[in-house]
Amino acid sequence: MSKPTISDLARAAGVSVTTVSHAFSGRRRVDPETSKRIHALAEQMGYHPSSMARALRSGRNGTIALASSMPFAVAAGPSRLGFLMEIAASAAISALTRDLALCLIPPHPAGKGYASVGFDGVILVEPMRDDPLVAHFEQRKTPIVSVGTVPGRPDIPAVDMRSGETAAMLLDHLARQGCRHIAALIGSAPRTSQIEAEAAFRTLAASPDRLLKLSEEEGEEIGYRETLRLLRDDPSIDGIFAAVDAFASGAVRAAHELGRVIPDQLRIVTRYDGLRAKLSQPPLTAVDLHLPAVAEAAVHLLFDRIEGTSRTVAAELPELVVRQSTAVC
Amino acid sequence: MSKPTISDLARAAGVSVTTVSHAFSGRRRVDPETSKRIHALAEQMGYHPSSMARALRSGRNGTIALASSMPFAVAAGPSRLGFLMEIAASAAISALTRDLALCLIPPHPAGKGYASVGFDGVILVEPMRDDPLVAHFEQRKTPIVSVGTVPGRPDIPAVDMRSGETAAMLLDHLARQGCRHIAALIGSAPRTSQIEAEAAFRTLAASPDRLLKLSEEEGEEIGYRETLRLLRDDPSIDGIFAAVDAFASGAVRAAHELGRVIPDQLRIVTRYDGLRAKLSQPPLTAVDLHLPAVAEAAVHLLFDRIEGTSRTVAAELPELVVRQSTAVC
DNA sequence: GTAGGGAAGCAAAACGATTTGCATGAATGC
DNA sequence: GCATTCATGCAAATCGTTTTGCTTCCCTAC
Repeated sequence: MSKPTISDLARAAGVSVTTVSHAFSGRRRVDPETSKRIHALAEQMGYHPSSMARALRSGRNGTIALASSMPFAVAAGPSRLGFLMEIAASAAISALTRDLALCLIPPHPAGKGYASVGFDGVILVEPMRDDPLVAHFEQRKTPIVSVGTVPGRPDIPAVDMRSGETAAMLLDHLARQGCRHIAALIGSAPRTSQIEAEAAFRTLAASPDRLLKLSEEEGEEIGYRETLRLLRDDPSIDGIFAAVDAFASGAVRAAHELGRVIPDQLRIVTRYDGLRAKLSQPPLTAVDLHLPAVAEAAVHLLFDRIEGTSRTVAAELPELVVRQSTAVC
Repeated sequence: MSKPTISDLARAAGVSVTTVSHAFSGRRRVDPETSKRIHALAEQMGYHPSSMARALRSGRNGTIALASSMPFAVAAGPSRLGFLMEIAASAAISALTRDLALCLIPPHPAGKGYASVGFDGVILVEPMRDDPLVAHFEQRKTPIVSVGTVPGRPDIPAVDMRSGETAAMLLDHLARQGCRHIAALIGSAPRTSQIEAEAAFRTLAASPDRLLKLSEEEGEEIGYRETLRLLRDDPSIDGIFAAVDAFASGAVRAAHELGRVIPDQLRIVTRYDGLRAKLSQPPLTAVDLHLPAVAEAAVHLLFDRIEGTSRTVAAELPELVVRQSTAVC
C-alpha cells in the first residue's frame, strides 16, 4: 500500500516501464491512446515519479541553497531580517519557476559541515573576502553564485550590487541637501558593499577621521553608542551615512537623545530600504536595491551555471528613496 | 576527473565498496587500520558520499519544506515579513542540527504543482481551514506538521500557538489600562490564530459591532482605512486590538491623522511582536510568541513524525510585552 | 584434533527512475 | 516482391549507495 513505483504502474497498464517513462518525459513518442491510459492510471493510483531516483540518474536533485556568512541568528534577527530574508523569499519564487527548491542554510550551527544534502548550486549573500563558505562549496565542486561580488574573486559569477554607485548616490544627496560635515558608519566585515561604501566615502567626503567601521553583529546598539560619541566629539557633524540600516536606527536614537532635530540639524541616510528605514521616525532616506530583481538575477545566473555557462551580471541601478530624514524640498 | 564514487575509493584503497561503506557509516566493524587508510584516501581524493544515491536507498532526501498558504510576495513583503521569515530562519537552524535542510516553498508560483523535489516532510505555517496545501501534501503522503493548528483537523500534529490565551492576555491588558470600548481588527482568513482571537474577543469584549474582519493581504492600508472609519463612526472607542501587526501599523497612522493621542485617548495592542511593533511610534504593546522555540518545536515534531511517532505539542505561553502604546504605569 | 566463535571482508541484490540499442509489425516506395 | 522507413514498445544497463548473506581465517576451549 506504499507509494506506487514506475513498475507498479507499468504492470497495471500492461506496458513496460520504458513506455511509462517516455509517456511522462515525452523524450520519445508513445501512442496517444497508451499515453492517456497511463496518465489516467497514474492519477488514479496516486503515482508520482520518485525525485530521488530521478536525482540519482540525472545527477541533479533540484535544490539550491541560499547561504549567508553572517549567522542566521543575527542575519534573521531584527537587525538584518529584511535584507537576507527579502532575498530569500524572492529567490524561492524565482527558483520554483525553474523547478528548483530553495534551501536556507545557516552557517555551521552544529559546528560541523552540512554533508547530508548535496545542492545543485548555492547562492552566497554578500560573502566576505576569504569567506569559508566559498572554500567549502568549491571543495565540493558546487556551483557558486554570489549576491554582491566576492572580494578578490572576480572569477566567481555574481550579481554586482553596484554598491559604489549606491554610496555615491547617498553621499551626493546629502551634499546637495547642504551637509558639509558627513560621518560614515560602515560595517567592518570585508564585504564588497562595505568596501565600496568606504572607498566612495573616502573619495567623495574626504574626512577619514569621521569614518567609523563597526561590527555588523552589534547592530543598532553599536550604531547608537558610536553616534552618541561622534556627535559629542564633533558637534559640527550635520550628516550621517549609515551603510547598514541597523546602524542608522541607532543613529536616529542617539540624535533624539541629544536633542538633535532630524533633518534640520542632522541628516541621516542609509543603504537598504527595509522596514527599519520605512518605519523610522522620521522615515529614512534610503536606496531601493531592487532586491526581488537581484534575487531573480542570482537564481537565473546560478541556473545557467548549473547548465554550463558562466558570467557576471549587473543589478539594475539602485534608486534613491528620499524621505523626511533628509528633508524633502 | 569528475567526482570520485565509492567504488573509485574502494579500488584505490584495495578493498570492496562494502568495506568503504561500513568504514563511513560504522554499521559494522572494520579494522581500524583499514578504516584510517580509507578515510585518509577519501580526504585526499575529495570523496563525499552522494546524497542522491543515499536518498534513493534510504527513502529520505534530507529536506523538509516550510510553506505558508499566504503568497510569499505578501507574506514576505513588508507586511508579514517578520512572522514567516522569523520562523523560517529559526527552523532552518533547528533543521540543520538534525541534518535536515529547510526549503522555502512559495505556493504555486507558476500555477502548477511543485513536483520536482519530494520532501521528507513539511511545516505549514498558520494554515487555513481546508487549506489546499494540506490536501496537496496529504495526497503525496508527505508528513505534515503545522504551526498553529489546522482548523477542523485535530489529527494533524501541530504546535499550538495558544492564540486564544494570547488574545485574552491582550484584551485583559487593555481592560486593566482602563479601556471600556474596544474594537478588534482581525484577519478574515480562517486560520486558528484569527478564529481564536475572534472567539476571545466575543467572549471578553462583547461588542460584536466593533469587530472588523479584514483581508490580511491588504495589510497596513486596510488597517488604516478601517480604523479611520471606525474612529469617526464611534469616537468613544478607546482601545484597539489588532490581531495582525500590519493592521496595527495602519491603526496608528489613522490615530495620528485624527489627532488621537496614543495612549492617552486610544490604546493599541497587537499580537506579533515584530519589527513593526518595536519601531512604531509609539512602540506597540505586543506579545512575545517565542517564535524560535515554536520553530524548534515544529521541526522536532516533524522529525519525530518522519521517524514514526506523532502528537501535538503546546508552545510556551506567549508573554505580554507592554510598551508605550498602552501606557506603562 | 575438532568444534565453536569472532573478526574482517566480499559479492550481489536492492532502491526507482532514465536511456540506449534492438525487435516487431505495418506502411511505403519502386 | 523486396527493401526501406516509421511507429511503437521492450529488455537491460546505469546512476552510487546500503545492506544481507556468505566466506575466509584465526584463535580458543575442551
